[in-house]
Amino acid sequence: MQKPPPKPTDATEMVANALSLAIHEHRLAPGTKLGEDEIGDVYSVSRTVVRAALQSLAHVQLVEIQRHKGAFVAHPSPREAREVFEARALLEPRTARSAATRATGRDINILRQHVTEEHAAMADGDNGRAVNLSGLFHIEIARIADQETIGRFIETLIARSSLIIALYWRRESALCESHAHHALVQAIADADEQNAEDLMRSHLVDLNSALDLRERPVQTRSLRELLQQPAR
Amino acid sequence: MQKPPPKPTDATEMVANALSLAIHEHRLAPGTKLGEDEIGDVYSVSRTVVRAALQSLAHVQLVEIQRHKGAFVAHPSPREAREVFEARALLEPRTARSAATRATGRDINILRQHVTEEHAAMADGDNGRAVNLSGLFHIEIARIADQETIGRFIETLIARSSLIIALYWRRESALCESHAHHALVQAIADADEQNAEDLMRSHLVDLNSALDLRERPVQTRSLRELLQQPAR
DNA sequence: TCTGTCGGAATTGTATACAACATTGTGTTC
DNA sequence: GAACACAATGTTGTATACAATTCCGACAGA
Repeated sequence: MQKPPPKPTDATEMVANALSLAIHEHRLAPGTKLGEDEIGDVYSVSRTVVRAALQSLAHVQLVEIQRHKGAFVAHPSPREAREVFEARALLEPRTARSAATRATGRDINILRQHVTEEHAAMADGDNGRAVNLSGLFHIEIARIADQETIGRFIETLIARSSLIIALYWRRESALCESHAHHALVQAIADADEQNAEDLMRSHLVDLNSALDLRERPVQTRSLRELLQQPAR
Repeated sequence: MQKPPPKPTDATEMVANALSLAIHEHRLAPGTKLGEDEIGDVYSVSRTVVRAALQSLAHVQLVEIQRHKGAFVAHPSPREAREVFEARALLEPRTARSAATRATGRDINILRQHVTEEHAAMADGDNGRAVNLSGLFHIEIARIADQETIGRFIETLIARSSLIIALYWRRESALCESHAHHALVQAIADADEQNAEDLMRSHLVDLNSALDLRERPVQTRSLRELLQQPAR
């Protein structure tokens, strides 16, 4: 293993990542109150750090901060959900095309690895993990496309998509993204730009049509029992 | 004037806005060190608030925070500059089209007002203000398009564009955005979607071609004398 | 003069203390 | 019994104190 730098890791970032993962894996449901003291206890850091982490997550709209009220896991409205997928439709097909142009053999391997893991998570019935991995797949494509700026946008869209799926997914609809992803990888591996772009576009359409965008009530839950992440 | 709520204004937000404005108006040059104590003194707030504001600006990449080093006004590389304009080219034409579809008479008035102010700023030779107003024009179009999500992306792109202009603008190139903006307003007022989209696209191309994207050295400057904003 | 090391000063990272505000429960009044 | 007022409690907003790290200049040696 290669870890030349010991670990200049940042407490704020660690907390933000832990919370982000918990949200992505649907262990923290939309609407959950995120008390500062509570989180500070769980991760053994001060409120200063927790606040910074929460603000960071608020910026990517994973949590919503209400002045004097606190932070809550974001609860995207149907309208926001629509907007997120419109934005993805605008950004991701082009990005997939770029990825098809630039992908190296190593990139392809990474993508295949992702698809395999997704498949495994699905087989395990671990839906949270599957959703998270699926998101990472899209982010990986943006990385391959070598578009830092657009890639960041896509990251925030993926994050919010995870919440949207938690809220609006039709349970009767089969969540078999791995097929679409597999086809995408093939197109990228073949450097078939047009195909990659088209596949991504239709993949997003499919995703969108598996949603049932009607209002959902905001339900608040407790928190502590949902964070078993072993406090760093 | 209508101000029913007294002013639930947030100290962090005020500092962030003040700094943001200073950067947009090119009173703070790229690379400038933003010391926490220093800013705290200027605006009479504690470092806690300043830190939150700086992190907020770091999220939109107006400032760059280096661990244990501090915050600096961002200094976009030529590569980042290219990416920013690529992203704008991807997002803004479509947004202009939507704006043409949805704009009301009131919206048109607001846009015309913007163009007039830009013109005035240019006439005064106040370039900083002109750049800032020009950015606000683009943001206003996103607002009219009623695309909150994409609008936010555009906001961050505009912000970075301001830095890019500060760094890479060819001084010999005439900065007459108000003409392009005027034509755009007309297309939007006419609800001519295709024209609005095309005009926006070519406007961005023009902007881009007025840049000289070669490396610039990072020059650090002092700070205090550049912030005459009367400390709230 | 150049180089490298050491120590003090300055700055940032984190924790804690206090102030401001919101919420909730209780008691009083009608 | 319902509605309001108000106090008690808890949570967030801000300031300050302390720890950790970096920066910068002095100084010694080559």
